[in-house]
Amino acid sequence: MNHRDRIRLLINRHARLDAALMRSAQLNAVQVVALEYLANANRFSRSPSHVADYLGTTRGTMSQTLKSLEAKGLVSEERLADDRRSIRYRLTEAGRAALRAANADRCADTGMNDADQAMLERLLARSLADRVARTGTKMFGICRECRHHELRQNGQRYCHLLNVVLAEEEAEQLCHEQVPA
Amino acid sequence: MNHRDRIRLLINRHARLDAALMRSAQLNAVQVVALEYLANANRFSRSPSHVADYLGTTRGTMSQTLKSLEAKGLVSEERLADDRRSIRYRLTEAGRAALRAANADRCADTGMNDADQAMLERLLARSLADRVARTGTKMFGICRECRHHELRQNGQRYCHLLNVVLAEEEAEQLCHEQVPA
DNA sequence: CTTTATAGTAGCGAGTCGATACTATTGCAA
DNA sequence: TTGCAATAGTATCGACTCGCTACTATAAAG
Repeated sequence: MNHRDRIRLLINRHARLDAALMRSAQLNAVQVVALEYLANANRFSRSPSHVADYLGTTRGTMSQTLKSLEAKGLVSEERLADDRRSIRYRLTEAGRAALRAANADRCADTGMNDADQAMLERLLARSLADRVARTGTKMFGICRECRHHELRQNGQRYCHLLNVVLAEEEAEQLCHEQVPA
Repeated sequence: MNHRDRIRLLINRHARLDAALMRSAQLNAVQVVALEYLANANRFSRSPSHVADYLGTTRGTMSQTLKSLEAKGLVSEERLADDRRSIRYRLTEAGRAALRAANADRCADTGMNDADQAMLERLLARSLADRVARTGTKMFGICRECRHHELRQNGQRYCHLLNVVLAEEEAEQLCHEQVPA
Protein backbone atom coordinates (compact mmCIF):
# COMPACT_ATOMS: atom_id res chain seq x y z
CA MET A 1 0.00 0.00 0.00
CA ASN A 2 1.59 3.25 -1.16
CA HIS A 3 0.20 6.79 -1.11
CA ARG A 4 -1.54 6.35 -4.42
CA ASP A 5 -3.43 3.24 -3.31
CA ARG A 6 -4.41 4.73 0.02
CA ILE A 7 -5.62 7.92 -1.68
CA ARG A 8 -7.75 5.88 -4.04
CA LEU A 9 -9.19 3.92 -1.15
CA LEU A 10 -9.98 7.11 0.77
CA ILE A 11 -11.64 8.69 -2.25
CA ASN A 12 -13.74 5.62 -2.93
CA ARG A 13 -14.87 5.25 0.66
CA HIS A 14 -15.61 8.96 0.88
CA ALA A 15 -17.82 8.68 -2.20
CA ARG A 16 -19.60 5.58 -0.87
CA LEU A 17 -20.33 7.17 2.49
CA ASP A 18 -21.48 10.29 0.72
CA ALA A 19 -23.86 8.23 -1.38
CA ALA A 20 -25.20 6.61 1.77
CA LEU A 21 -26.10 10.03 3.18
CA MET A 22 -28.47 10.55 0.26
CA ARG A 23 -30.51 7.53 1.21
CA SER A 24 -33.14 9.77 2.73
CA ALA A 25 -33.60 11.74 -0.48
CA GLN A 26 -35.54 10.23 -3.34
CA LEU A 27 -32.36 10.23 -5.44
CA ASN A 28 -29.31 8.04 -5.67
CA ALA A 29 -25.69 9.12 -6.04
CA VAL A 30 -25.46 9.18 -9.84
CA GLN A 31 -28.67 11.12 -10.14
CA VAL A 32 -27.46 13.76 -7.69
CA VAL A 33 -24.08 14.13 -9.37
CA ALA A 34 -25.78 14.39 -12.77
CA LEU A 35 -28.12 17.07 -11.42
CA GLU A 36 -25.18 18.91 -9.90
CA TYR A 37 -23.35 18.80 -13.21
CA LEU A 38 -26.34 20.11 -15.16
CA ALA A 39 -26.77 22.89 -12.60
CA ASN A 40 -23.22 24.09 -13.19
CA ALA A 41 -22.59 23.33 -16.87
CA ASN A 42 -22.89 26.00 -19.54
CA ARG A 43 -25.39 25.90 -22.41
CA PHE A 44 -22.92 24.11 -24.70
CA SER A 45 -22.35 21.22 -22.29
CA ARG A 46 -25.71 19.88 -21.19
CA SER A 47 -26.35 16.93 -23.49
CA PRO A 48 -26.48 13.26 -22.41
CA SER A 49 -23.12 12.70 -24.10
CA HIS A 50 -21.50 15.47 -22.09
CA VAL A 51 -22.81 14.18 -18.76
CA ALA A 52 -21.65 10.70 -19.74
CA ASP A 53 -18.16 12.00 -20.52
CA TYR A 54 -18.09 13.92 -17.28
CA LEU A 55 -18.83 10.81 -15.23
CA GLY A 56 -16.86 8.35 -17.35
CA THR A 57 -19.94 6.31 -18.30
CA THR A 58 -21.65 5.64 -21.62
CA ARG A 59 -24.26 7.57 -23.57
CA GLY A 60 -26.72 4.72 -23.18
CA THR A 61 -26.41 4.56 -19.42
CA MET A 62 -26.65 8.31 -18.98
CA SER A 63 -29.61 8.46 -21.34
CA GLN A 64 -31.50 6.17 -18.98
CA THR A 65 -30.51 8.16 -15.91
CA LEU A 66 -31.60 11.44 -17.47
CA LYS A 67 -34.89 9.93 -18.63
CA SER A 68 -35.57 8.78 -15.07
CA LEU A 69 -34.78 12.29 -13.78
CA GLU A 70 -37.12 13.69 -16.39
CA ALA A 71 -39.86 11.28 -15.32
CA LYS A 72 -39.47 12.71 -11.81
CA GLY A 73 -39.84 16.23 -13.18
CA LEU A 74 -36.37 17.32 -12.09
CA VAL A 75 -35.02 18.09 -15.56
CA SER A 76 -36.60 19.05 -18.85
CA GLU A 77 -35.27 18.35 -22.29
CA GLU A 78 -34.97 20.89 -25.02
CA ARG A 79 -34.34 20.07 -28.66
CA LEU A 80 -31.79 22.22 -30.43
CA ALA A 81 -32.79 24.12 -33.56
CA ASP A 82 -29.44 23.96 -35.33
CA ASP A 83 -28.82 20.24 -34.74
CA ARG A 84 -32.01 18.26 -34.36
CA ARG A 85 -30.14 15.18 -33.16
CA SER A 86 -28.98 16.93 -30.01
CA ILE A 87 -30.72 17.46 -26.70
CA ARG A 88 -29.95 20.00 -24.03
CA TYR A 89 -31.16 19.20 -20.54
CA ARG A 90 -32.03 21.83 -18.01
CA LEU A 91 -32.94 21.72 -14.34
CA THR A 92 -36.52 22.51 -13.48
CA GLU A 93 -37.36 24.48 -10.35
CA ALA A 94 -38.17 21.14 -8.68
CA GLY A 95 -34.72 19.91 -9.76
CA ARG A 96 -33.01 22.85 -8.15
CA ALA A 97 -35.01 22.29 -4.97
CA ALA A 98 -34.13 18.59 -4.92
CA LEU A 99 -30.46 19.43 -5.33
CA ARG A 100 -30.56 21.91 -2.48
CA ALA A 101 -32.31 19.34 -0.29
CA ALA A 102 -29.78 16.63 -1.14
CA ASN A 103 -26.88 18.92 -0.32
CA ALA A 104 -28.47 20.05 2.91
CA ASP A 105 -28.91 16.41 3.94
CA ARG A 106 -25.22 15.83 3.62
CA CYS A 107 -24.19 17.71 6.77
CA ALA A 108 -23.05 21.26 6.52
CA ASP A 109 -19.83 21.80 8.42
CA THR A 110 -16.65 19.85 7.88
CA GLY A 111 -14.69 20.87 10.95
CA MET A 112 -11.75 21.73 8.70
CA ASN A 113 -10.55 25.29 8.52
CA ASP A 114 -10.77 27.25 5.31
CA ALA A 115 -7.09 27.01 4.41
CA ASP A 116 -7.09 23.20 4.72
CA GLN A 117 -10.28 22.97 2.64
CA ALA A 118 -8.72 25.15 -0.04
CA MET A 119 -5.60 22.99 -0.01
CA LEU A 120 -7.64 19.78 -0.23
CA GLU A 121 -9.65 21.16 -3.13
CA ARG A 122 -6.48 22.24 -4.94
CA LEU A 123 -4.78 18.85 -4.51
CA LEU A 124 -7.89 16.94 -5.59
CA ALA A 125 -8.17 19.14 -8.66
CA ARG A 126 -4.48 18.52 -9.50
CA SER A 127 -4.92 14.80 -9.03
CA LEU A 128 -7.98 14.85 -11.27
CA ALA A 129 -6.16 16.89 -13.91
CA ASP A 130 -3.35 14.32 -13.90
CA ARG A 131 -5.78 11.49 -14.41
CA VAL A 132 -7.60 13.33 -17.17
CA ALA A 133 -4.31 13.98 -18.94
CA ARG A 134 -3.32 10.32 -18.68
CA THR A 135 -6.61 8.81 -19.79
CA GLY A 136 -7.41 11.29 -22.53
CA THR A 137 -10.77 12.26 -21.08
CA LYS A 138 -11.90 15.84 -20.69
CA MET A 139 -11.36 18.21 -17.79
CA PHE A 140 -14.75 20.00 -17.65
CA GLY A 141 -13.19 22.92 -15.79
CA ILE A 142 -14.76 26.37 -15.49
CA CYS A 143 -14.85 28.64 -18.51
CA ARG A 144 -12.91 31.49 -16.89
CA GLU A 145 -9.82 29.29 -16.46
CA CYS A 146 -9.83 28.04 -20.05
CA ARG A 147 -7.25 28.58 -22.73
CA HIS A 148 -9.94 29.83 -25.12
CA HIS A 149 -11.45 32.35 -22.72
CA GLU A 150 -10.64 36.03 -23.09
CA LEU A 151 -11.65 38.84 -20.74
CA ARG A 152 -11.64 41.93 -22.93
CA GLN A 153 -10.83 45.44 -21.85
CA ASN A 154 -14.47 46.49 -21.95
CA GLY A 155 -15.30 43.65 -19.54
CA GLN A 156 -16.84 41.47 -22.23
CA ARG A 157 -15.98 37.78 -22.18
CA TYR A 158 -15.32 35.85 -25.37
CA CYS A 159 -14.73 32.21 -26.29
CA HIS A 160 -12.19 31.85 -29.10
CA LEU A 161 -13.05 28.21 -29.69
CA LEU A 162 -16.80 28.58 -30.19
CA ASN A 163 -16.51 32.20 -31.34
CA VAL A 164 -19.28 33.50 -29.12
CA VAL A 165 -19.70 36.30 -26.63
CA LEU A 166 -20.33 34.96 -23.15
CA ALA A 167 -22.66 36.20 -20.47
CA GLU A 168 -20.95 37.19 -17.25
CA GLU A 169 -22.34 34.25 -15.25
CA GLU A 170 -21.13 31.76 -17.87
CA ALA A 171 -17.53 32.49 -16.88
CA GLU A 172 -17.97 30.29 -13.80
CA GLN A 173 -19.80 27.45 -15.52
CA LEU A 174 -18.41 24.07 -16.56
CA CYS A 175 -17.60 23.52 -20.22
CA HIS A 176 -16.95 20.27 -22.08
CA GLU A 177 -14.39 22.01 -24.27
CA GLN A 178 -12.43 23.53 -21.42
CA VAL A 179 -8.65 23.24 -21.62
CA PRO A 180 -6.78 24.67 -18.62
CA ALA A 181 -4.81 27.78 -19.61
CA MET B 1 -20.61 26.59 -4.55
CA ASN B 2 -18.23 26.72 -1.61
CA HIS B 3 -15.14 24.63 -0.87
CA ARG B 4 -17.17 21.88 0.73
CA ASP B 5 -19.44 21.44 -2.30
CA ARG B 6 -16.57 21.52 -4.77
CA ILE B 7 -14.60 18.99 -2.73
CA ARG B 8 -17.59 16.67 -2.68
CA LEU B 9 -18.01 17.05 -6.42
CA LEU B 10 -14.31 16.34 -7.04
CA ILE B 11 -14.39 13.25 -4.81
CA ASN B 12 -17.49 11.89 -6.48
CA ARG B 13 -16.18 12.44 -9.98
CA HIS B 14 -12.82 10.96 -9.04
CA ALA B 15 -14.58 7.84 -7.76
CA ARG B 16 -16.75 7.58 -10.90
CA LEU B 17 -13.81 7.89 -13.24
CA ASP B 18 -11.90 5.40 -11.15
CA ALA B 19 -14.80 2.97 -11.43
CA ALA B 20 -14.81 3.45 -15.19
CA LEU B 21 -11.17 2.37 -15.35
CA MET B 22 -12.15 -1.01 -13.96
CA ARG B 23 -14.42 -1.68 -16.87
CA SER B 24 -11.83 -3.97 -18.40
CA ALA B 25 -11.58 -6.14 -15.30
CA GLN B 26 -14.31 -8.65 -14.51
CA LEU B 27 -15.16 -6.65 -11.38
CA ASN B 28 -17.10 -3.51 -10.66
CA ALA B 29 -16.22 -0.73 -8.23
CA VAL B 30 -17.98 -2.06 -5.12
CA GLN B 31 -16.51 -5.50 -5.60
CA VAL B 32 -12.99 -4.10 -5.88
CA VAL B 33 -13.35 -1.89 -2.81
CA ALA B 34 -14.80 -4.80 -0.84
CA LEU B 35 -11.87 -7.00 -1.89
CA GLU B 36 -9.45 -4.25 -0.96
CA TYR B 37 -11.06 -3.92 2.45
CA LEU B 38 -10.93 -7.67 3.10
CA ALA B 39 -7.29 -7.72 2.04
CA ASN B 40 -6.39 -5.13 4.66
CA ALA B 41 -8.80 -5.85 7.53
CA ASN B 42 -7.77 -7.88 10.56
CA ARG B 43 -9.33 -11.20 11.59
CA PHE B 44 -11.92 -9.47 13.81
CA SER B 45 -13.27 -7.28 11.02
CA ARG B 46 -14.03 -9.46 8.00
CA SER B 47 -17.74 -10.21 8.31
CA PRO B 48 -20.43 -8.98 5.90
CA SER B 49 -21.62 -6.53 8.57
CA HIS B 50 -18.18 -5.00 8.88
CA VAL B 51 -17.75 -4.52 5.14
CA ALA B 52 -21.24 -3.01 5.03
CA ASP B 53 -20.35 -0.57 7.82
CA TYR B 54 -17.11 0.30 6.09
CA LEU B 55 -18.89 1.23 2.87
CA GLY B 56 -21.99 2.72 4.45
CA THR B 57 -24.34 0.17 2.90
CA THR B 58 -26.58 -2.49 4.44
CA ARG B 59 -25.91 -6.08 5.50
CA GLY B 60 -28.31 -7.36 2.89
CA THR B 61 -26.64 -5.55 0.03
CA MET B 62 -23.14 -6.52 1.10
CA SER B 63 -24.22 -10.11 1.64
CA GLN B 64 -25.18 -10.28 -2.04
CA THR B 65 -21.94 -8.68 -3.17
CA LEU B 66 -19.82 -11.08 -1.12
CA LYS B 67 -21.81 -14.05 -2.36
CA SER B 68 -21.14 -12.97 -5.92
CA LEU B 69 -17.43 -12.63 -5.14
CA GLU B 70 -17.51 -16.09 -3.61
CA ALA B 71 -19.20 -17.48 -6.73
CA LYS B 72 -16.26 -16.09 -8.70
CA GLY B 73 -13.83 -17.84 -6.36
CA LEU B 74 -12.23 -14.61 -5.14
CA VAL B 75 -13.17 -14.99 -1.49
CA SER B 76 -13.97 -17.95 0.74
CA GLU B 77 -16.22 -17.95 3.77
CA GLU B 78 -15.30 -19.41 7.09
CA ARG B 79 -17.77 -20.10 9.88
CA LEU B 80 -16.66 -19.09 13.36
CA ALA B 81 -16.53 -21.71 16.12
CA ASP B 82 -17.37 -19.41 19.00
CA ASP B 83 -20.35 -17.70 17.33
CA ARG B 84 -22.00 -19.85 14.71
CA ARG B 85 -24.06 -16.97 13.37
CA SER B 86 -20.96 -15.14 12.16
CA ILE B 87 -18.95 -15.47 8.98
CA ARG B 88 -15.43 -14.38 8.31
CA TYR B 89 -14.49 -13.84 4.68
CA ARG B 90 -10.99 -14.27 3.39
CA LEU B 91 -9.35 -13.56 0.04
CA THR B 92 -8.34 -16.57 -1.99
CA GLU B 93 -5.15 -16.54 -4.04
CA ALA B 94 -7.31 -15.75 -7.08
CA GLY B 95 -8.79 -12.86 -5.13
CA ARG B 96 -5.38 -11.40 -4.38
CA ALA B 97 -4.43 -11.77 -8.05
CA ALA B 98 -7.65 -10.06 -9.18
CA LEU B 99 -6.99 -7.18 -6.80
CA ARG B 100 -3.45 -6.75 -8.08
CA ALA B 101 -4.73 -6.79 -11.66
CA ALA B 102 -7.47 -4.25 -10.92
CA ASN B 103 -4.97 -1.89 -9.28
CA ALA B 104 -2.50 -2.28 -12.12
CA ASP B 105 -5.27 -1.40 -14.60
CA ARG B 106 -5.82 1.89 -12.88
CA CYS B 107 -2.68 3.61 -14.19
CA ALA B 108 0.40 3.64 -12.06
CA ASP B 109 1.84 7.13 -11.81
CA THR B 110 -0.03 10.17 -10.62
CA GLY B 111 2.37 12.88 -11.73
CA MET B 112 2.24 14.35 -8.23
CA ASN B 113 5.35 14.43 -6.11
CA ASP B 114 5.56 12.46 -2.90
CA ALA B 115 5.06 15.41 -0.56
CA ASP B 116 1.86 16.47 -2.33
CA GLN B 117 0.57 12.91 -2.28
CA ALA B 118 1.27 12.65 1.44
CA MET B 119 -0.51 15.94 2.01
CA LEU B 120 -3.51 14.86 -0.06
CA GLU B 121 -3.73 11.59 1.82
CA ARG B 122 -3.53 13.37 5.16
CA LEU B 123 -6.25 15.87 4.27
CA LEU B 124 -8.56 13.21 2.90
CA ALA B 125 -8.08 11.18 6.07
CA ARG B 126 -8.88 14.24 8.19
CA SER B 127 -11.96 14.96 6.13
CA LEU B 128 -13.09 11.35 6.48
CA ALA B 129 -12.47 11.42 10.23
CA ASP B 130 -14.62 14.55 10.51
CA ARG B 131 -17.43 12.90 8.62
CA VAL B 132 -17.20 9.75 10.69
CA ALA B 133 -17.34 11.78 13.89
CA ARG B 134 -20.41 13.68 12.66
CA THR B 135 -22.39 10.73 11.37
CA GLY B 136 -21.56 8.31 14.16
CA THR B 137 -20.14 5.67 11.84
CA LYS B 138 -16.85 3.92 12.45
CA MET B 139 -13.37 4.96 11.40
CA PHE B 140 -11.85 1.57 10.44
CA GLY B 141 -8.33 2.95 10.94
CA ILE B 142 -5.25 0.83 11.37
CA CYS B 143 -4.71 -1.02 14.64
CA ARG B 144 -1.36 0.62 15.46
CA GLU B 145 -2.99 4.06 15.68
CA CYS B 146 -5.81 2.93 17.95
CA ARG B 147 -6.53 4.02 21.48
CA HIS B 148 -6.71 0.37 22.60
CA HIS B 149 -3.39 -0.63 21.06
CA GLU B 150 -0.32 -1.00 23.26
CA LEU B 151 3.23 -1.68 22.13
CA ARG B 152 4.86 -3.30 25.14
CA GLN B 153 8.50 -3.04 26.13
CA ASN B 154 9.22 -6.56 24.93
CA GLY B 155 7.90 -5.62 21.49
CA GLN B 156 4.64 -7.50 21.95
CA ARG B 157 1.45 -5.79 20.77
CA TYR B 158 -1.75 -5.98 22.78
CA CYS B 159 -5.37 -4.89 22.25
CA HIS B 160 -6.96 -3.67 25.48
CA LEU B 161 -10.45 -3.76 24.03
CA LEU B 162 -10.50 -7.36 22.82
CA ASN B 163 -7.88 -8.46 25.36
CA VAL B 164 -5.76 -10.37 22.87
CA VAL B 165 -2.11 -10.46 21.90
CA LEU B 166 -1.63 -9.29 18.32
CA ALA B 167 0.69 -10.59 15.65
CA GLU B 168 3.17 -8.07 14.35
CA GLU B 169 1.53 -7.74 10.90
CA GLU B 170 -1.86 -7.10 12.48
CA ALA B 171 -0.64 -3.72 13.70
CA GLU B 172 -1.07 -2.33 10.17
CA GLN B 173 -4.46 -3.90 9.48
CA LEU B 174 -7.86 -2.23 9.56
CA CYS B 175 -10.10 -2.84 12.56
CA HIS B 176 -13.82 -2.18 12.96
CA GLU B 177 -13.28 -1.22 16.62
CA GLN B 178 -10.49 1.26 15.92
CA VAL B 179 -10.71 4.57 17.74
CA PRO B 180 -7.96 7.06 16.88
CA ALA B 181 -5.66 7.62 19.87
C1' DC C 1 -37.37 -20.96 29.54
C1' DT C 2 -39.00 -17.17 27.46
C1' DT C 3 -37.81 -12.93 25.38
C1' DT C 4 -34.92 -10.03 22.95
C1' DA C 5 -30.97 -9.02 20.20
C1' DT C 6 -27.77 -10.21 16.65
C1' DA C 7 -25.81 -12.25 12.06
C1' DG C 8 -26.85 -13.48 7.85
C1' DT C 9 -29.97 -14.48 3.90
C1' DA C 10 -33.95 -14.67 0.40
C1' DG C 11 -36.80 -12.04 -2.51
C1' DC C 12 -38.88 -7.63 -4.20
C1' DG C 13 -38.80 -3.52 -7.27
C1' DA C 14 -36.11 0.36 -8.97
C1' DG C 15 -32.20 1.64 -11.01
C1' DT C 16 -27.18 1.49 -12.83
C1' DC C 17 -24.11 -0.53 -15.93
C1' DG C 18 -21.92 -2.09 -20.35
C1' DA C 19 -22.97 -3.82 -24.68
C1' DT C 20 -25.30 -4.21 -28.96
C1' DA C 21 -28.33 -2.84 -32.29
C1' DC C 22 -31.24 0.54 -33.94
C1' DT C 23 -33.25 5.39 -35.75
C1' DA C 24 -32.67 10.00 -37.05
C1' DT C 25 -29.94 13.63 -38.43
C1' DT C 26 -25.81 15.74 -40.17
C1' DG C 27 -21.60 16.14 -42.86
C1' DC C 28 -18.58 14.88 -46.43
C1' DA C 29 -17.22 13.51 -50.85
C1' DA C 30 -17.60 11.63 -55.27
C1' DT D 1 -27.13 15.44 -56.03
C1' DT D 2 -26.53 11.25 -54.31
C1' DG D 3 -24.45 8.08 -51.40
C1' DC D 4 -21.85 6.90 -47.45
C1' DA D 5 -19.87 7.65 -43.07
C1' DA D 6 -20.06 9.95 -38.63
C1' DT D 7 -22.75 11.58 -34.82
C1' DA D 8 -26.61 11.97 -31.07
C1' DG D 9 -29.71 9.64 -28.77
C1' DT D 10 -32.53 5.54 -27.56
C1' DA D 11 -34.46 0.67 -26.85
C1' DT D 12 -33.37 -3.58 -25.01
C1' DC D 13 -30.69 -7.28 -22.87
C1' DG D 14 -28.55 -9.61 -18.78
C1' DA D 15 -25.89 -8.89 -14.65
C1' DC D 16 -25.55 -6.42 -10.84
C1' DT D 17 -26.21 -2.87 -6.84
C1' DC D 18 -29.23 -0.96 -3.80
C1' DG D 19 -32.54 -0.40 0.11
C1' DC D 20 -36.18 -2.72 2.07
C1' DT D 21 -38.94 -6.20 4.40
C1' DA D 22 -39.49 -10.61 6.05
C1' DC D 23 -37.35 -14.59 7.47
C1' DT D 24 -34.08 -18.27 9.89
C1' DA D 25 -30.65 -19.46 13.08
C1' DT D 26 -28.01 -18.54 16.88
C1' DA D 27 -26.80 -16.10 21.10
C1' DA D 28 -27.59 -13.46 25.19
C1' DA D 29 -30.44 -11.61 28.92
C1' DG D 30 -34.09 -11.98 32.21
